[in-house]
Amino acid sequence: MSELYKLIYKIVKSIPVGKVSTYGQIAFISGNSRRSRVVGYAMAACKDSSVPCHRVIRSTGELARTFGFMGPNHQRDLLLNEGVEVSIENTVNLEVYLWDLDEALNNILI
DNA sequence: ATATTGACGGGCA
DNA sequence: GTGCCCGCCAATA
Repeated sequence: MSELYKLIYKIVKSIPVGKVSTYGQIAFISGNSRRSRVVGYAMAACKDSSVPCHRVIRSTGELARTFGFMGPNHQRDLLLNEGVEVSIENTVNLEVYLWDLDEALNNILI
């Protein structure tokens, strides 16, 4: 497991309940905007159940393409359960629910 | 042991 | 404004 993965998990764990983040945003926070793909890899590999990978969505606001074999609905349910509105199209309003970047950076750098 | 593939998105031509 | 390119890890066959 690379340091990058650990960092990614650390960042994802810092996402507050009721908020969501995106692959691109996490990539940016981790130091390289073009790393969103690796963020996806890290989520796919997510062995650690304490990592709230369901709070990580696409930059377009859509939920992840596939969420393991449990299906995309699982991610939808988890988000709804945390108070995040998810439309019938499985999209989240980022204007409202996106994790603030400043707050995120502040949290991580402590 | 090696090759393939899989939760993506920013930056540059 | 559009489209291609690049990043770069782990699980699985």
